[in-house]
Amino acid sequence: MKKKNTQQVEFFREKCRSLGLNVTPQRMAIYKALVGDETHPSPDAVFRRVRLSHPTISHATVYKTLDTFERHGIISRLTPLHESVRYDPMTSQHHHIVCVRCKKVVNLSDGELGTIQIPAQVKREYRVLGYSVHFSVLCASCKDRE
Amino acid sequence: MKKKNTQQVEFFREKCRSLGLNVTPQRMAIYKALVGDETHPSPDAVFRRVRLSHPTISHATVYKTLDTFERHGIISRLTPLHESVRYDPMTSQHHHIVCVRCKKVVNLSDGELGTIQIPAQVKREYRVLGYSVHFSVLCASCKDRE
DNA sequence: TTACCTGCAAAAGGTTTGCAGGCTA
DNA sequence: TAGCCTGCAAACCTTTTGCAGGTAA
Repeated sequence: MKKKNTQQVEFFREKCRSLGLNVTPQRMAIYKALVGDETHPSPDAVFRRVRLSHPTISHATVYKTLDTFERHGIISRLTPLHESVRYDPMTSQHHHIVCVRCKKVVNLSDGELGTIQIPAQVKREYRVLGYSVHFSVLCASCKDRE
Repeated sequence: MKKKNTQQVEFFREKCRSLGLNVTPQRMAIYKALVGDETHPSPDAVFRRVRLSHPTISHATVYKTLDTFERHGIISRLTPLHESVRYDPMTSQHHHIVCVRCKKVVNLSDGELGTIQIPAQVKREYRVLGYSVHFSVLCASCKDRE
């Protein structure tokens, strides 16, 4: 346990070094909080957790740090289309092609993708209402602009 | 074209009738705006579009109506976890099991699901960076509470 | 020492709510 | 007519921004 913790710390230091990021106590605390959290936390959840060991941390630092981590690939975002809620008039099962840069979304009909085998363990543990595949892409125009 | 429009109107009237929803000019306008929109619009985008033909409509009505439509299954939401941004410390490709009721999210490792064949047309048109499958479920405790 | 990072406070969106008046069925 | 729906305005909540001071390298 102790050893695992040390490994995490070293991993993070090395990662920051290679990315040119300063290692600050706040960043370290936020990183540790994330690694130990299976709940896919919101920024505020991270804030509340980090504050236990680091009472003077601010929301702004948490937001900025999470953003920095994400831009450098240290963590990922569960909610890539967060700018606002978005709706789809299609209610039957289908899939989405999302441009990570301009956030355009295109539907892909269910039939165009083979059937996905839902793992038995998932079926056993949950009532599965449906699934959809989300492709992260660069669209034609964003690809050109890179 | 004219005929298709009439069909939409009738379909919507019937849908509302069967759900016990009043058919109002605002709801009709919002429904029409959605059906004609492939861009997966935000509430504000719907608002701006509807306002062209219905200048006195309010944001509140648009928000309430979209929510009503979604709760009755007339449209679907692209962003089920919109309450706030959420992060995941895992950056390698994996999938998500999301409880539609309590919004808990559990990871499913990539290997536990067979390989998905990315349609050739998608590969041709986009630079595909990755994909993830999103299972909409009721978790054990939410299932019991239904 | 220098550039980067933090924390505060204020501002900026996006979304929700309460309520009075209006409309559908 | 009764209950549902709309529009306004204010409140709310999450997230971003600017800036002055502090810290890592």
